[in-house]
Amino acid sequence: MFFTDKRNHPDISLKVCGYSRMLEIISSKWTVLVFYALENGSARYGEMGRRIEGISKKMLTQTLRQLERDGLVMRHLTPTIPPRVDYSLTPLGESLLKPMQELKKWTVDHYSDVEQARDHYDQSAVSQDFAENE
Amino acid sequence: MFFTDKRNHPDISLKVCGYSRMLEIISSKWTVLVFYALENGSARYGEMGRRIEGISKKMLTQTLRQLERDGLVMRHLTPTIPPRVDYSLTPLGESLLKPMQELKKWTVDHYSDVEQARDHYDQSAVSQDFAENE
DNA sequence: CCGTATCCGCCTTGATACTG
DNA sequence: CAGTATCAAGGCGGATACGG
Repeated sequence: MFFTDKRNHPDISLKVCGYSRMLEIISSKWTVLVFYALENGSARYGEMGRRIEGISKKMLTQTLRQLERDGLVMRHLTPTIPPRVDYSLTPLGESLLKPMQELKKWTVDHYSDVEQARDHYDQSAVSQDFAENE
Repeated sequence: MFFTDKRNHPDISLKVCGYSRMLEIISSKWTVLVFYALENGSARYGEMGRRIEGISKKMLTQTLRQLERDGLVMRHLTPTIPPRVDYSLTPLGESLLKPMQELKKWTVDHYSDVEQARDHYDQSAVSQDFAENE
């Protein structure tokens, strides 16, 4: 931690910053994939599990519960045997769609720039390492 | 993992989904706070450390390096003694500002809804627990 | 079919100390 | 001032097994 002196006035805080609150909601890698799976309509539990590469039941359930708790996703149970469960976005969840898609658009437009920057950065790093070992 | 049968066609993947790539860039809690600290202009290393509540030097450096590697932030070193280092957004970083702020706006507008949904969800949970223990 | 419970390894993070 | 090095602790996520 930084506490170089007592007259310390942090004005940027995890608890208040809008960006942080945003991440608090869509933070995890699985959250956005589940969100993505639901953006064109409702889907069943097993269906999502099969569509999302690499997800476990544990993580799928946990992610859905969190989204449900935050009011972004709703769960609809049909109590047949075996049971059938469908998930869909709530109106609140749908209202998040537009800003999320704007950000996705940025990624589509600029991801290659990011990759290029990474290549360049890593390139400089290895040439530096090389220079050190002479 | 889900692999209920072999004819399994996951079409949503961490590596390709735009949302995931987005998170890959702004994933961590510190990333967005550093980004926030820079959105109104450049800032010095120590200054950011003091402004961002709870961040350690290690995390600040690590976050800045990652943002630099991704081409969103640039580092300017003035080699005096002691040295002075300023960080600022690159044009690429600035282009991310608009979509990020849209999402922040959603959070400002709807965070209370999310909190309310959480309260309601937790409320139902405890009444269920109560019912079970009768 | 739709989950929960448990265990366990790894990776991230934070604390601390040191350096040019 | 602006970092780097090291180490320990804890949480997250994966694997696995079981239940309604």
